[in-house]
Amino acid sequence: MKIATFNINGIKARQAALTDWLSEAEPDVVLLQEIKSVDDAFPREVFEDMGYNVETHGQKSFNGVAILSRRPLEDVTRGLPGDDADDQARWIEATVMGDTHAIRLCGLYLPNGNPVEFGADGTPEHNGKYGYKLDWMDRLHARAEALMEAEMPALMAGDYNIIPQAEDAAKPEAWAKDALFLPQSRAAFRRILNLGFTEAFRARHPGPGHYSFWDYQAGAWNRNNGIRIDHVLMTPACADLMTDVGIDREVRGRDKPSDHVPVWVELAA
DNA sequence: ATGGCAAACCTTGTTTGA
Repeated sequence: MKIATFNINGIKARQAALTDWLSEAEPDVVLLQEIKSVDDAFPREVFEDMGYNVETHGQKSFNGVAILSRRPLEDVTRGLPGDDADDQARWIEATVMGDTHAIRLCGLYLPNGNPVEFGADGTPEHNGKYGYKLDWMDRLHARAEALMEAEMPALMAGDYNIIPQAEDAAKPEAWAKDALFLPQSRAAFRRILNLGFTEAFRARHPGPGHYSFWDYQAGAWNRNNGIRIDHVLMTPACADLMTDVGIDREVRGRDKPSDHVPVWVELAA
């Protein structure tokens, strides 16, 4: 079973690019981020005609996540637990029924967190958008802990807006004071990994030069000035099923591309 | 910090992203 994550940066603008990629990559499941659409405006028929079940959790203009799956989805839930006042659409879960295993899928669009305010001592303030990011990651940790304790193999995939290590950026120095690369952001990510998750891509592909995002600005793609911020985290029971993992980087060079590219895992499930 | 680009809004500029 091939499961991918793809921040498409607007479903209306990316419909053709997405259907093209679906036809050639043939994923069984795709976790989408930044659909930038309300549920009613999502072109679900386009994907249903391609054989996918569609579950969305959208909002107007920004954010929004969705799941496309050729296999049945069960027990769909929307929203990351832990803050009833949070109305940003950044989290969706479902169970996908494979041939041999049921897998709990979590699709996430982790807050960017910029701009960051710094105190007199040079440390980031826990307020505003950066405070929201750190608080959101605390809630993610809590959900991750529960997934780890459950019996069902599970994965959490999406746009984490985290550059885990310097080798995950072409120019790490440019990100030193950015919410994506601050030590506090990376520590919060490691704290989740340290529950026992396997980060799929790094389990197979060490070393620099692997990216999942290239800014539209300043010729970032042509200069290969990228960062790796889209990740698949698997519980041990899920990691045991992984047979392959990859990044479809060539998608970034096409017409009207998203600024992110798909990251996928193949599971023996 | 800004923002060379892009998307959504319901526009002719503003907001947001990373």
